[in-house]
Amino acid sequence: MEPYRRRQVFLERASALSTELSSRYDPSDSEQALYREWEERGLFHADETRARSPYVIVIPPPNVTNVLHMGHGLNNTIQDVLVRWRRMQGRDTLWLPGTDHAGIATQNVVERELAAEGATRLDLGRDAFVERVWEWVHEYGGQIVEQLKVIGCSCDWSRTRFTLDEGLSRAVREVFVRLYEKELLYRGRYIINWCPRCTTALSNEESEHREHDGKLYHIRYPLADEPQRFVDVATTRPETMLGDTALAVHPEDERYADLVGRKAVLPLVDRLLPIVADEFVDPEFGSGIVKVTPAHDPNDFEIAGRHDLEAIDILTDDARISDAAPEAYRGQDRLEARESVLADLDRADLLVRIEDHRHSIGHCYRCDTVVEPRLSLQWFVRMEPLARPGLKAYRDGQLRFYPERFGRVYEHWMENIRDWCISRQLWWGHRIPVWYCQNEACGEMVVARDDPDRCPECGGALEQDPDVLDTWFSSWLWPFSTLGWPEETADLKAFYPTSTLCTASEILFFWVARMVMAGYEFMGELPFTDVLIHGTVRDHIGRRMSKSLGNGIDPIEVVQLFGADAMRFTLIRGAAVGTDLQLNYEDLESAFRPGRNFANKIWNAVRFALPYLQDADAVDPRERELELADRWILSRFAAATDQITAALEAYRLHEAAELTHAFVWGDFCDWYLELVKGRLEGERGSGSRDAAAATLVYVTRGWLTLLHPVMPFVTEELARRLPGATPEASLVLGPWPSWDPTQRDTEAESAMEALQEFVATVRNLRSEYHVDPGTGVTVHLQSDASDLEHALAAEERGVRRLAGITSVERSAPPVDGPGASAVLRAGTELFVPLSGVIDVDRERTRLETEVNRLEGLLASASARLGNEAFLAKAPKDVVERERQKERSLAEQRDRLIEKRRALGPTG
RNA sequence: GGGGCCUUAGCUCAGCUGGCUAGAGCGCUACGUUGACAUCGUAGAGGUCACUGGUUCGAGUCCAGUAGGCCCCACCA
Repeated sequence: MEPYRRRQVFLERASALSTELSSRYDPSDSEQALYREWEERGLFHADETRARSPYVIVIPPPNVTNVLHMGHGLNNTIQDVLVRWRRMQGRDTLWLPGTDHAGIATQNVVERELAAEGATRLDLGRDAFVERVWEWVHEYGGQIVEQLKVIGCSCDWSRTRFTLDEGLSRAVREVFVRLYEKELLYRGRYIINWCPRCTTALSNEESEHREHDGKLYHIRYPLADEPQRFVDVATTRPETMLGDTALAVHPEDERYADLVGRKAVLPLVDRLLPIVADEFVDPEFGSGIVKVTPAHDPNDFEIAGRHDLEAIDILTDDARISDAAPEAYRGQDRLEARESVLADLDRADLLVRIEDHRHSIGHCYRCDTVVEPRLSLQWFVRMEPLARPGLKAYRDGQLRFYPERFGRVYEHWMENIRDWCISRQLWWGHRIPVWYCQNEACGEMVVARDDPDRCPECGGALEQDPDVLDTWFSSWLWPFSTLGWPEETADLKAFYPTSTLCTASEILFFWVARMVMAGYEFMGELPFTDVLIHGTVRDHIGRRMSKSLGNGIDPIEVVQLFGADAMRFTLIRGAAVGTDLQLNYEDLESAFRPGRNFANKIWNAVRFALPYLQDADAVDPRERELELADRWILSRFAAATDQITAALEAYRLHEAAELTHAFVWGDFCDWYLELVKGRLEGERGSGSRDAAAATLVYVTRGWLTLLHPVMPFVTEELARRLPGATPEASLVLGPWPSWDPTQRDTEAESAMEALQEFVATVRNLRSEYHVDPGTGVTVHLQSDASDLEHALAAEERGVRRLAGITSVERSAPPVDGPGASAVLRAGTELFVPLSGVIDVDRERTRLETEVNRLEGLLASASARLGNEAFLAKAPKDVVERERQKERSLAEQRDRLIEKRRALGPTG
């Protein structure tokens, strides 16, 4: 029969069988309803009045402008797994959600909207613009919150926060004032990173450096007192020469010793430039002479400070040449100006040469525009004192990173911390709480918690600083501002400090390190003890997922296609601690199919078992007379519980997912369910059936629980149908199974191992017979599984694998043949189907290859056993294992040689 | 210029304290209408664990170096 036809026949048969539950699990049937129910019942709500052993996570607040992408999907699934697991363990768990106002990003979105209408924010004016942004936020913002629910996140939504909320705004202002009072805040004129597109200052962290193939231009400047002599300088940004105010050489550079103290003439501008000596200059680089542009280069600014040089800002806010430059260039864009300057220099024969030069250039992290280092009056936070306790906490081991290596990255950054530029020339954000007296004679500056009416000094009118604060200036307070600080709330008392902070490595500096600093400064305590850093979601060729590349995968689409559980399982299993996760956006199937198939597998496993079970089976299986298979699965379950719990403790979530999958599919479905099928058919009241049923209920409920943090929906859906389930019970509330070492049953485990080997051997009998399709062999068993271990002990090796088999004969399949359960019954027959005609030539080759392989392994095992040092130093059990290995290898080899001989010579 | 990471099956990756006849998922081959599941089952092919040295009774695992890839930080014009 052709494959497609065969499949059709199968499906027809399948649909003819009417069953209560569909044989395909359809996540869309239940996910949303379950979520709504959990939420309505308040299962995610944290009670601040009884938080005795709290487990707390604050969400890394996504930008209000965001829609969910796979990065969020991964980040939040990880948090949800941790939170659900701890909640099931009985910890008083809070996962606090919220969003970030995201100054630049949000302002940009609304500005783009305005641009489409042909307007700018300047047309609207400040108040109307801010009003407009709020409207946008109310209408479109926070979509992401709803999307988090779709993927199953068990946040306490009653505590949702927004960084521009009244409470959080109060926290921001309190912090600003406190820092100012402690002189950890200052206003000053320094070189900052300026984004000419966003027309605002950026912090160092917001300027992303990338390598560029640029040019290095060598220009010559004539000396003032010796116009026929020139000095060569090199620059990558020739237009900045318009702002040069000096030249510098190294103090010990003998070549130029005679130049120091003299003056050069700045071409195109005709300004006189003093030539100074400064340690900063590297005599090895270029000509060894540097042009000094204090307003547009941080080093030059430093030099200027040391030599009392003027700083001339030759740019406007949008990076055009300002009025400080000669008229010819004014109004030109910086790149346009670069061309004109070069052309003019060339015309004057002052452009010596141009060479290729690779160097890195800063880009705005929001709009990717090349940032301009620029002298500007801004507010800064003095970071060094704030960093000290955070550094100590890490070194003392109170603050732990998973994986550990990120601790070193954190340490390095904290050690070399630089002051933080916090003012932004934007309208959307927390307005800086500083007022300047408009009375020039007074000039008072007021920094206040509450808006002042008039100048406390002179009673004059006040004007508030027009700038807003860096978005991260509210984010760094997140772990306590969300709990009500600066009020001493019950929440703050109950839930601070938090437990685990879970994020991608990108915002280690932006956010994580600064939260530690704020935690110590304002709460006197660490904001969290564990930092879990996960990888980035990339596409199949390693690129970061992004809208602009078009390689993004929409998690909501994935949920619709495969279900939230499938997505969560795939993400968790794919993301080993600290490694990136690759997903193929062109073939969603291959990425998410395993997760969906797993959900379907467990759905069908439980669907199969349910009709055999009744409420009376919801008893502790140890009250029943357990058979080998029952003891075995209970023991395996105990082992799985132990391993999975340990993996979660160590934040090895991928391992926990993998272990659960292996237990459910490999142990439970493949073996236990198969072994128990026959027994379930038995009469209620029969010891064997009751033991099987009780074990089945217990173990199924158990692994549904273990799987619930990763796949909350199917597991809950199924757990509710198990005997003994009550309407108010929910896996959400646990309890998490506890690991009981007495449940390990090594006797049962080793007997089952033997049984599994035995079954494999029986199956292998197939290769010893050449039969027609549709026939097979029938194996007559003399012992059942519980006898097997005795049989094995009695038999010497050699016959071991066939222990329990009295005879094997060729036969047609029985009309109504027993399943694999027959293996366990003494005196029954097991029909082993054979899979068609065996290709004898192929079989010969296979056997020969196999024998060769075994010879090789045997040689190395023997060599080891012949090694005196090995015998002397290796642990006893290792040596013993090695001996066994040698024996069984020899045994296998001999058997295969025998088989090979039986097949006759090649031909 | 500093710091960190990676290189294991055709693909994506596990492999924690050295004991491994190196695993998983996908893909591939063969067979299968077995009353849970074809979103499945059974069997199988496929790997000098990048390379070179070292430590060790024993190295995918530890150390050093080489080659290739990635990331972060940094003011060399």
